[in-house]
Amino acid sequence: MSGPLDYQWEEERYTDGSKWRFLEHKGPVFAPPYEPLPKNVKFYYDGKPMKLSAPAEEVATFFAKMLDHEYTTKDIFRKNFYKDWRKEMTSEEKSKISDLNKCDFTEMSDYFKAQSEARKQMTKEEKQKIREENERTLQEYGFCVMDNHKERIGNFRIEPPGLFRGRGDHPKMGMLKRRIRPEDIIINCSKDSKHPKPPPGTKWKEVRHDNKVTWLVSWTENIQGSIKYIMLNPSSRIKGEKDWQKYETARRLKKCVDRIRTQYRDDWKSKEMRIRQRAVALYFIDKLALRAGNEKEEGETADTVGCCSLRVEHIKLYPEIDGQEFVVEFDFLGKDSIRYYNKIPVEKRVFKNLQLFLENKQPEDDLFDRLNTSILNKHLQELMDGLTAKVFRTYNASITLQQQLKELTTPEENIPAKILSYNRANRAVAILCNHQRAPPKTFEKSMQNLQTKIDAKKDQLSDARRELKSAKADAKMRKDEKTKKAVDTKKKAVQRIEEQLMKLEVQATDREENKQIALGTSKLNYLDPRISVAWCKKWDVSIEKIYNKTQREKFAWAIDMADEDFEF
DNA sequence: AATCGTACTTAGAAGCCATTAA
DNA sequence: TTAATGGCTTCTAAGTACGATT
Repeated sequence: MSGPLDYQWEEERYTDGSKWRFLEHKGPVFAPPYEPLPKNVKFYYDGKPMKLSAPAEEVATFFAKMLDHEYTTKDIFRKNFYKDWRKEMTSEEKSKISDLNKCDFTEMSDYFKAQSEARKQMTKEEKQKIREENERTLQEYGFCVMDNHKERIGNFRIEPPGLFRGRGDHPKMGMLKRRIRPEDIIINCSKDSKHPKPPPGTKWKEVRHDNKVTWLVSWTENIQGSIKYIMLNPSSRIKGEKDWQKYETARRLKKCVDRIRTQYRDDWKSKEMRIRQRAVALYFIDKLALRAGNEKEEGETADTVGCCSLRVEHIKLYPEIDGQEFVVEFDFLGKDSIRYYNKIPVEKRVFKNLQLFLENKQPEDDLFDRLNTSILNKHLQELMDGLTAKVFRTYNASITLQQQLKELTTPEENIPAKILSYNRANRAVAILCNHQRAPPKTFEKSMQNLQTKIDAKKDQLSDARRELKSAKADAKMRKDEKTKKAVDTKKKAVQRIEEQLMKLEVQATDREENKQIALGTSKLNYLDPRISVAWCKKWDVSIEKIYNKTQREKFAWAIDMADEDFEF
């Protein structure tokens, strides 16, 4: 068996669609069983203490643990929780408890806070013991053997029970996410492997041997009824090759994107409405890096959209505004209920088409009523083998990084400035892809702290300069070796402090510009890592400055193969 | 052509932990 | 030594895509 460095990176390993020949693993790690509360920690109903049955108590603790969170103040959350909680109650509890507002979970909540405080206060030895235990679990369950390699598993722990927290305005927030038992679990491994054993006295739902898929374990979750999987870590061969393939597809798009653009511009003039809609949608996907926008079941999830599912209410048309013609204003919630807001001028033909699409429609009607993702992707497939809507996002993200790096990097800047340039290029992509984050709660304070540091450094610098000056004067007078040396030392000190100051200032700029932007998602999922590897080699920046350990493991394939001439 | 089921990628937030400042 | 900070890891929700079925 060999380590990750001896992968033979190949794009197409098997030609029959199978993903592996041999797969052996230990199965999942289950959530620890529920530990009842100590007797002195009470739940109160209508001001009176009330002992709950274990199942009702467990669900109550889920709520208690979230008491400080805004979620628990939301009506839908409370309603969903209460409904599911009642299902766990005994009939006696059901008749006693009739109003969530009369339930007092604060003692439970305080207990958990005290516990987490106690965990922080543990001695070094106790913490070490826990760490070792975790390490043992990782060694036993965290790896599998796929074909000839020992591979790290991504998520080998089963999700513990709790209250469902959706993103945004989710109609199911607060529902009980039930505990997963061995009887819910499907195991996937090869026939000739040592099969994982279910915990004593239990059985798996099923053991199968399907080598057309990459997952090791699956179960069906009870909120949406969707399937959850245990799969390999991004560092694994199977994920790495897939990732590589993704970027190769995007590079193929690069070769034919001009042709495709010409074609969709032409299609804006089509006689057929469906073709015009397809062409305008594709233009948005290409120009604005919008997601495809699959249909979603209404009422089952938060109301979010992508390109194909945009509704009339999500855009506004301005024939003229702020001195610009044909402006479209987008305002909608995308994936994870992140707001997409953009006001951009478009070509006249696009504008006229949009006006046409809006005719006789209500705000809640689909903008592209003759289009969906499957129609669009079928069309794209005809334009290029393997082309789908999301390839445009990958392509535009990667090509933007490459262009920005070329534009922003200058030979004379030092390493911190180079890193700033890199981050700025990365940021351009994050903005394109609308990767946002909530500004960190401590943002203002941490900026202030940094500014304090900068001010202190500036004082230090002027002191050092003054000292240098007097040392020079001294040397001029005395002209001996000792004072000359002193000048040299002072000079170096000034230089060092200047460098430190510069570094701090760069850091401040970087952080300020990054306030609401998340760089991680594009770095991890959209930017061909070979562009970054090549940039590092070209400018003699060590790869550790750009990628941390986990990222280097994920991008091992790219670090292996890209040289400084790599072009996306 | 609509619907469903499945498998996989992409996503931001929370939690954890090492480092640094006080 | 302790507390604050920030980076990294973990978690799991929420997307995309596609083949099968009706």
